[in-house]
Amino acid sequence: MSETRRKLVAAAAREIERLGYHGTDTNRIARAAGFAPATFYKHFADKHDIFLAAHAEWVDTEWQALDEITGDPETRARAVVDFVVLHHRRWRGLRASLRALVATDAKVRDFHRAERRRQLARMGAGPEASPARRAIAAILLLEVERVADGLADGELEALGVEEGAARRHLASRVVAYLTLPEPDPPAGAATARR
Amino acid sequence: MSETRRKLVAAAAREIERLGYHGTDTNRIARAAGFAPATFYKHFADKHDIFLAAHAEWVDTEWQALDEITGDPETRARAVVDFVVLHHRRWRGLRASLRALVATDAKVRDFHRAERRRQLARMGAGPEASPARRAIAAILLLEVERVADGLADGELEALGVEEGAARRHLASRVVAYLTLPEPDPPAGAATARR
Amino acid sequence: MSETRRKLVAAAAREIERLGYHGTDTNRIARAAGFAPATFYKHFADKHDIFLAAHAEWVDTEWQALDEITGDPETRARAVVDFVVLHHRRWRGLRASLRALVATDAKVRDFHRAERRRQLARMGAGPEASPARRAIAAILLLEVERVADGLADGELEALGVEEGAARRHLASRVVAYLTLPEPDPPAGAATARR
Amino acid sequence: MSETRRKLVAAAAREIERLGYHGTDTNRIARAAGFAPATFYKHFADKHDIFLAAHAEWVDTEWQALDEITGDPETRARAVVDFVVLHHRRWRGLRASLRALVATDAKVRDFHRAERRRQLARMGAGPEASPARRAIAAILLLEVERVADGLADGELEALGVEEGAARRHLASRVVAYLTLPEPDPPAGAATARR
DNA sequence: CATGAATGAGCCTTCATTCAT
DNA sequence: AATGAATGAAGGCTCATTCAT
Repeated sequence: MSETRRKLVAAAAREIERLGYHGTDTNRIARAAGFAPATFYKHFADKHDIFLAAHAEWVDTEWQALDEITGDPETRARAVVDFVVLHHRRWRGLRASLRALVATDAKVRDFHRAERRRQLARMGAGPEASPARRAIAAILLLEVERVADGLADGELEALGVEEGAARRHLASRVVAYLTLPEPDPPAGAATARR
Repeated sequence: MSETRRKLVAAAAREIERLGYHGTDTNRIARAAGFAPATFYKHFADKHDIFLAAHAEWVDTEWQALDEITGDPETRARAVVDFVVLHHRRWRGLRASLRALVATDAKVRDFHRAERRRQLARMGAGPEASPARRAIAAILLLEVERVADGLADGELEALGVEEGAARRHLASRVVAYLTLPEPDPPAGAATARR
Repeated sequence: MSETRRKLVAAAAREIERLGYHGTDTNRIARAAGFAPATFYKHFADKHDIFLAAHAEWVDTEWQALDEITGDPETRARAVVDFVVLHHRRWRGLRASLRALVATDAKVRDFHRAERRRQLARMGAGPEASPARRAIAAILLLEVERVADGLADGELEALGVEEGAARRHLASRVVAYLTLPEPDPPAGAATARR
Repeated sequence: MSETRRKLVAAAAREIERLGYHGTDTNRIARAAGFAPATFYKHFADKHDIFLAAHAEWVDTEWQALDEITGDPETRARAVVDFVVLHHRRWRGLRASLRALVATDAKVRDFHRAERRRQLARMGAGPEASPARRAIAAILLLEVERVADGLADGELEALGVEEGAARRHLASRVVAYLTLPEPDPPAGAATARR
């Protein structure tokens, strides 16, 4: 990936984080990256495109971080929750734009769903797993993400919910999932992780 | 509230549902309601304003419906989940715009949070409840809502999660909340709940 | 003149004074007078029309006041300057709108010129007077008015010109005019004064 | 300054001259200059902005022309009056808009006053001069300008004032100012005059 | 590859004005 | 006479996008 492209993606992430997808424009992003407006369109087909790139990078970062977490279920669960909340808090503007675009834009929606499928697979709840397990995993994913978002943008604080309580609650859910009787993992699960 | 205003709100809800907040414009909304552009601004200060009105009505409808649900915990839980999923499905575009605007627009955010506080209070988890109860209630709220959204826009289906499983899962969570040992309700709690 | 019309004119004068002709609108004027928008158009053909009415009243007031000033040239001159400055200061917004409209709007321009002719006639410099006298009178008129406007809206103050000096200067000009050898006044000059 | 900007300013001056500031719009101006609407906003922050630019250029032109006038007081005075009347006549619509905006718009007002101060300084009546001299100079400025405007838009003609008479009158005032005993100029006054 | 310069389409909003009652 | 309710037309300004260099 060219250096220019990388700078543009980084600038886009920052801009969208601060102002929202509909709050910035491609000219701003290009300028923020140190380029002229036209340069933007040498590297991205359109505005949606760079959003996808920025979000993909965000997901990559998350996966890498989660991959490095090890230990017994309780420890892992807490570490996972801590990281997820941190990551969502750092990029809450980007996340909010994702939620908006997923609803309006078919390309973003498809892209996001593909990411989700990979995520589930990494949790041992891919197509090969039982429907029940998939349901539990998927719901856990949504719950953790949603509560992390809620903590990130102050929604829970505004409701008088103490952050520690919310984190502990989430961690307990994660533990419950991690200690679920693991189904026979399909051979090659490791490679399925990306 | 004037008939015109009502028509405008209804048209706005439909338009935003179909095209998203950023996908329609005030002229379209006015025309869809059968009026000229200027009429819009006789009834709403600006575009945000009508969104707030449309969303407030959505929330009202939800509350009214939920208020009418009675029965034992299991029955109630199922009915609640059914209605919430239905309602979110019917208005997923509106909901998505809400999520986007809450992130970008301070006015929408404040408005939404006030609604949330009322919602929690209705669940017996207002400021007078214990922090633990508030946390559980708030998280349940987010989870149910998130999963309902996920079912509504096909996110879960795309993950191979069967809808019935997801609903049952949610219902079990709701039951758990409903059967939580109720804290000593402060005198006058009944009136405080609205 | 109907009471309603009078109220509308007064409201228009106030509104234009505060916000300028292009800064208010007919709905505001009507509301400020305590009426509905449509009422405005029962009494005035259009927005220009009420401006003309408001300005005509302003001129009437000026003429009435000036008519009451008597005394020897020096005394009269000072009184005239004092009043003119006061009147322009009180209504500087209205005056500014006049200046703008005279330039853009033919109706306002014609109306204003007719007023001016009457004014000159009152100064003994109507069509019957000598060209030289007419020139002097007209220029005096413009000068006094312009300097009064300049004092009224702080233009001269901003230039470090002391108000007293400006007034004295104007008064000396007025005295010069008043002590000009009066041409044989045409019989009936008194009636020509309106 | 870019060629595009220059064209836009020229077009704005022409448009405002013909139709008044409130009579044109930025789209028209852009089209008149041969550009699309959006181009306007690459060069000017808003509509006021280009007016300021157009007027500043008008003032520059005036100063340059006046700077080139030399000769004995009588000759200079006549030339000055001739030029000023010509310039005001050519651009009376622009001047009228200035008068309107100065009254309503703070930015235009401040800008205009700064120009005025420079003008006075050029006349040897800046802050260093005596109050009396400043008053005389300022009033002369307003008078000449006002009468030039009056000639320019036919106001004086409509009053039956012969143009030559008005010009001679003004010239005599200018001569009076030019032959005023010059105050001891502060050292460095020559440079201070621009 | 990067860009300077430009743009068509369109959005939000306003306002003078109308008309049935 | 007064009005409630409405509006067509337009105006200021923005933005994703293009193209010749």
